[in-house]
Amino acid sequence: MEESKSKSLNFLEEIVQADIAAGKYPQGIFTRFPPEPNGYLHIGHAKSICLNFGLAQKFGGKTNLRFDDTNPMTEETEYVDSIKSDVAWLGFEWANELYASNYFEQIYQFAVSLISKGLAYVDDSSAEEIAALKGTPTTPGTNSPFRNRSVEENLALFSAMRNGDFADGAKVLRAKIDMAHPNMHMRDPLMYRIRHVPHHRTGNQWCIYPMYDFAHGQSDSMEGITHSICTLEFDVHRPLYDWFINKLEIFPSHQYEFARLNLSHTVMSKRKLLQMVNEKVVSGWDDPRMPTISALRRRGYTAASIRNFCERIGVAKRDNLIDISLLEFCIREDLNKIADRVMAVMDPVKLIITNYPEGQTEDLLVENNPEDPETGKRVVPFSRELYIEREDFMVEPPKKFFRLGPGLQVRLKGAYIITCDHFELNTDGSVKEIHASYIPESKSGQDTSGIHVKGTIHWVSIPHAIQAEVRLFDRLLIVEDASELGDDFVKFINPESLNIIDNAFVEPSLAQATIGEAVQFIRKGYYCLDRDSKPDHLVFNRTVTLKDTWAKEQKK
RNA sequence: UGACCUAUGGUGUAAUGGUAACACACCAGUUUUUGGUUCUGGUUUUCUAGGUUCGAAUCCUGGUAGGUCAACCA
Repeated sequence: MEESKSKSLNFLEEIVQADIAAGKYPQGIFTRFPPEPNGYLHIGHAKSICLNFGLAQKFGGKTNLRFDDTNPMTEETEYVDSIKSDVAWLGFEWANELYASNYFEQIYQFAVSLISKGLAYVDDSSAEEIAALKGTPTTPGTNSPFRNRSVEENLALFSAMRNGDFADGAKVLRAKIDMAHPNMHMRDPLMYRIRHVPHHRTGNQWCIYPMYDFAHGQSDSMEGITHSICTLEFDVHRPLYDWFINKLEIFPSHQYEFARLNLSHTVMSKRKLLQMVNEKVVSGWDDPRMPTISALRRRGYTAASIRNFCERIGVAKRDNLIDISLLEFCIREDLNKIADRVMAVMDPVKLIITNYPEGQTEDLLVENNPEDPETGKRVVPFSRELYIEREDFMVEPPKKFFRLGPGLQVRLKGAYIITCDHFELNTDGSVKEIHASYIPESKSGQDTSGIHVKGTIHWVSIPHAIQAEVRLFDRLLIVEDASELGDDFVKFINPESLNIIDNAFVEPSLAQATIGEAVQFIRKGYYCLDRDSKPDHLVFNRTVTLKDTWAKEQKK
């Protein structure tokens, strides 16, 4: 009969589908991801990447990676490299690696062509004069005194600009459109400026550089981009985008705009991210608290979880503020399926199994992942002296506390049921050690004791445990929406966003952990080995906690 | 005192003139050798005023609210 109902399309997919149905692009559609190489990619870029590549994948097209490198003042090869590795890590393959700077000669010729048609002119006005004559959104602008230069003079001047005859700022090339246009971008926009600055790819070959508006659409057109997708703030540029393409009579790429991603409890603007790096509020662009792709990767986020997140947030044209809990959900969902379970104690307190023989060690077999029995089991050593989590013992446990306390029973995960017999305190009143007895017939997997306990806690064997550093990360900001915050947003950084624990103990199997590989510390969260780790000093990053309904219960 | 964009539960996104749905979050229960997971159920929605229509979240008009635009940035 009918094929199963497909998921509804977002507005961009609908546009593409309609274009294809209309037979507009028999060669297939083409999209592009066009970052300026002046910073690191963040989760907002991931949305754009997933969109551009996803659209092409879905409709049998291709996607270019194009660096929008028209401003040599801010761009560096370092950023080019990080951007390429981030896009590749996210799992996308670009059809071509391209640079707007590849097209400088062609774009120059486009400019010459517009001058020849009387549609562009060289203006000697200063930046201030141009701004003053531009008017405001509510008052029309005024024509520049240089607006009516002859084609010949403009051609000669523009050529001289290219030759380096003029100083920076002495002249610009402008499109001749309409200084009274209600859209500010149509009031004789700048096409070229003089910049005696070496470019990271073209070196000193050029001293004039095209502006965004005279490079982006032209690059799209030259590449045969059918759907040029950008964020909402470029909406007002679209008439200009179309005007240039139309006057140049080149391939008609079309621009479409979507609302960029805003995430709660973090900042996304390049300026603010850079500020945090410069002020050393964070350790760098890949500090695991940052929303950059490289930071998320280091923190333990998987590419699949980020792709899934981008899929779930949807695409539309209204401003949004996505709750970061959705991102957290996506990484938990993924890691729950693939992360092996291991045991680690963050805040150790000693537990002595008084009826377990001194010096005896037992190799227990514990499942790696109950979600995936295929992952098998591993050996976990058990002995008389263990560490358990300090918070898993209470001298005076309240009702519904399914853990350890005087006289209470719990199961040690993968081992035995124990009964707490007594405990000793330090002089400061804190618990020094806990004494318990184990029930030999209750061994995990072959339990004949008939005892049923409500709680299971994790543990590590003291003689076998490895001491480790654990970095607990939490949300960057204590406020949901950072959009209203100014430069003082650093005052709202969550003091708990980084909490370093240097006295954690992990089970010995973790000696084999590899950097970035995800594990679940049972009952605690998902973690991965940080690149700062050394064989004699393991460092783990907390990617995300497990959901903790007990913590919620306690807050009541 | 301009042009343009947008308006659906707490947060996002669907519904393409015909029963307002899905996910996250939240709440309750289920399952569980992780207070994790699973499964089930629940709370909460069309900015406003008119109009067109048998019928409007959807189309039209006005209003209101939010956003974008006045870099030799992208």
